[in-house]
Amino acid sequence: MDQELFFNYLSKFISLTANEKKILIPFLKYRKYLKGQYIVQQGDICNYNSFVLQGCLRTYHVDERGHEHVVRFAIENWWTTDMGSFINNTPADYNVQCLENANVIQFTISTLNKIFDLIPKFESFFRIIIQNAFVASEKRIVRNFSLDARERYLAFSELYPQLDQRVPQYMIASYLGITKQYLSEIRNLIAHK
Amino acid sequence: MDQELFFNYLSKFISLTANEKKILIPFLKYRKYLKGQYIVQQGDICNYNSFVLQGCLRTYHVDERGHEHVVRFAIENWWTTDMGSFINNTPADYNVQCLENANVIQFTISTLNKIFDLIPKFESFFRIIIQNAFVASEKRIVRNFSLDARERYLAFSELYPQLDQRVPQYMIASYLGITKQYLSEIRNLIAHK
DNA sequence: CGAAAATTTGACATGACTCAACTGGAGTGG
DNA sequence: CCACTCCAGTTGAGTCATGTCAAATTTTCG
Repeated sequence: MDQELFFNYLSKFISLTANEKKILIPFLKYRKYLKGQYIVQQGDICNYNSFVLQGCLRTYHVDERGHEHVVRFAIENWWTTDMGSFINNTPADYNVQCLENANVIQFTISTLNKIFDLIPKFESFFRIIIQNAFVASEKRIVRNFSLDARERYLAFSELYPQLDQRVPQYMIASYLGITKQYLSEIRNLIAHK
Repeated sequence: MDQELFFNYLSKFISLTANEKKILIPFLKYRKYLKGQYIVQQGDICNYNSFVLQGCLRTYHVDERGHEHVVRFAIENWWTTDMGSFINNTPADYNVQCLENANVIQFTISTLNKIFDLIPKFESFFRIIIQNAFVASEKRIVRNFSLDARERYLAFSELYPQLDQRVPQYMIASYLGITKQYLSEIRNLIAHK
């Protein structure tokens, strides 16, 4: 079931042979988390890159002032990890927390490297999704500079309508780089425009 | 000479055999640009991913209000392109402009795909540098939210001391997401602190 | 039902922007 | 070598978007 979900997702990027699938299967480690649990906490080493089968997660950083900054959300068919920590085996900059009960497939860096070795196509696939993530991240930087708070919120709702529903408002405010109070004001303004 | 520079750079990430180098060489296309010239302009297709041998470039987006937003700089040993346009063959979101006379090696997407096929290690290398770029980009998003303008400027000067010298101040202001006037005020404040 | 979490509301504060004018090179051409 | 222009940087007055703080209200959920 879950396995099918994963292979179905993969097939949108690369076509694996029956044999390649057979190779891949033993590497897939399934894991469940409860709402509120952390996959990794800031300061720890992030040992997993997680593919989300089911659930909703956020990745956030707490700065010296104690303010939270949501960097990213992840839902079904997204990957999430603290990439820097995961690759370099360094302390994580981010917390990755489940906002709902979650169901994921997890890869360690050594697993992933083994897979890359055995199935070069899989490394292609990874390169491509990271390219996409990078492009999206730079677009977000530009949006943060070129749009005001109201426009950013509207762009967000349009870009991720699913998230707008599933995620507490104060986390969306944090993702947009504004306070929860101001987002509340903005939503009020939009509703009664 | 230039070739040595490039292989020397590559060797920091992957070790190529003599044969692999021989395969790679015919794919390397050298090109010079003059100060002020564009490698790609917003709206055009970006055909090249460019490795900078010599020079300084900026990547920026012009929004509907006509405001410029610098997304990235590139100097020696950096890669630069409009990644989205380059991969997907879609109109570029960004202008890539030379701030000095520049000397680059350029790869088209089909060249790159051929190289990936012939030398899988090269695709690994690419995956890794894009991972790094992605990590850096998300860190920048957090900095933009957690630091005020003065702190962002100080962080920038520390992170890229070379750039602080080589790039006009108003482009740094744009990179930091503030006006040139306000950066001027900040610098004045720092100097006479 | 009751407590904790999320959201809203309002008064006030401020970081950063806008607009406009001015200064000071760095060419350029006569 | 002077006059002119262009571009980058500076300065200052007034304004605005968004933040802070504090309290009230609503929602969620054990």
